[in-house]
Amino acid sequence: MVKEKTAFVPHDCVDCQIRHRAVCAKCDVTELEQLETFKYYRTYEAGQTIIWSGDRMDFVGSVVSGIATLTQTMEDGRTQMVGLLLPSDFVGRPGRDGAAYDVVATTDLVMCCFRKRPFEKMMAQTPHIAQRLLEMTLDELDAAREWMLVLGRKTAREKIASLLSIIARRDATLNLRGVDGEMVFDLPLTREAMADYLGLTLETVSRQISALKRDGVIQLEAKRHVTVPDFARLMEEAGDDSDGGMLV
Amino acid sequence: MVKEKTAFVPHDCVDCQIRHRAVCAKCDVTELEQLETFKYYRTYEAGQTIIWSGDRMDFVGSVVSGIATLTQTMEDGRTQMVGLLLPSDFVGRPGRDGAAYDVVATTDLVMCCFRKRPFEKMMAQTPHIAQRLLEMTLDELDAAREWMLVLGRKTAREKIASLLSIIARRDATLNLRGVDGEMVFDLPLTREAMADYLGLTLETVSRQISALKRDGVIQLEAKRHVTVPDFARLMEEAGDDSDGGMLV
DNA sequence: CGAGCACTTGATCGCTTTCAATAGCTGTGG
DNA sequence: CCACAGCTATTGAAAGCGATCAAGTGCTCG
Repeated sequence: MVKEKTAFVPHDCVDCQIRHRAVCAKCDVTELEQLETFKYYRTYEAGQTIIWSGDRMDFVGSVVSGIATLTQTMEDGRTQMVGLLLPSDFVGRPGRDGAAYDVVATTDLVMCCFRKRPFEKMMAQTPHIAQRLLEMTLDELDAAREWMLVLGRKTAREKIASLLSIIARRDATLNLRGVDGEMVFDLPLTREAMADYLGLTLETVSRQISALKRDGVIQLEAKRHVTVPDFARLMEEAGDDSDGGMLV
Repeated sequence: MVKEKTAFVPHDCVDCQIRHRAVCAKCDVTELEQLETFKYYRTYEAGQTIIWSGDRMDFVGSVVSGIATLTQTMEDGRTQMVGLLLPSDFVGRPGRDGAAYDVVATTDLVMCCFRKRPFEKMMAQTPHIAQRLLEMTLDELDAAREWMLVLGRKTAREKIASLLSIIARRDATLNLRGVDGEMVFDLPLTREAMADYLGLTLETVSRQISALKRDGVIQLEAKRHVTVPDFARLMEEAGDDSDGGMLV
């Protein structure tokens, strides 16, 4: 993983890298200025818990860089990941005080936070924010439902292939590459985190990754660096037919 | 199930039974009048498909009475239910033309439909609608995530208990009863539909229902009429500890 | 009375889990 | 420099849970 600390540069909204995708995407300059009056940045290290389920939330915010996970835990310790937070994704729920899930940084991470009360107040008066948040929430709902199909009906092999294809696709769009032919990326999750996402055990994840490697669907270097020689083949293994779907 | 057709009485919004919970909940009288200019009702019979995945949608709307399911299907026929639509729930996604899921009426059903274009146009100008839709979407997202835990990490027995507790709870709130002591309700789903919801086979559903009955967690009459003598016991079987959560 | 449907129950199979041992890597301290 | 702890990941063997295949029941409707 990254050795040196992520450089942390607080910045103006107008220079912001996630500006066009985040909750503020539709805001005009005046609205951005208003947001900046109650905005601040926070950094987290890989492995750090950002929010504990049940905690009182005094902010909402956007992931600026890095990756975080949203997980639920049962009393006996079984855990299920229910979301993967990537740059531009929104954290927190306006109108609710308590956090519903644990949020954990899996890489070093920078969050753009807004104090909750002012944000809620502004949202009530600023359609641009509510509209964008609605779009984002609808997208997340679609992603959650796609994931319900994965969890409920796919085999372990298909689950792994599904996860790899999501990560590959996301990586391609973030880096403005196409989704065809060979794709190369790093897994941002441990085997255990993948297992929590997929409703499997880490041993099964390991076995199925080995199997996909053995069958030539993927190539692996150093456990985390993946090459997909033929993306269509991977999609096939995921049980999806070339067709879209499977958002993150 | 119901033999005679559901009486269909088109009505004014002011008399509407779901008015305080549906997407129009925050609308004032003027806004309701505007909605009525592009509103119409449709009825569906039990078993009828309301929307096919991939279809072009020319309306959005609210379930007025009856129950519908939202399902996804893989090419090989495996299906996963991704949502249960109850009275006041919203159908369709503003801003998207194609339907993402199959919507099927499991009972006779009445829908309050809005022509899509006028609805979208009005939503852009009416914060009350967008605000309410955001609230509803956030609730659905929470429900979907709760369900991911059920699908990914619970045993067959826990899955059944989870589903029963959700239905019991919903039934209690709809009929303004409390969530304690004995609860009685009818299952609105076939064993197969339950299996599709829970990521199981219908045989496993049947076996686990029999097991819960044998163990005294539930009583059954006529396959669909359920009595829960002790709701806390059911929650325990679901792996939830008395605690809230588990929305529909 | 027989067809069709929803459901139940039994027997067996196989995938995923569980338990367990091992490998590889990194950082620490003698 | 090497030994060792701690972590991630792999792999093997055995067990268990849910799926699959297969009857059979009870009910409704024509």
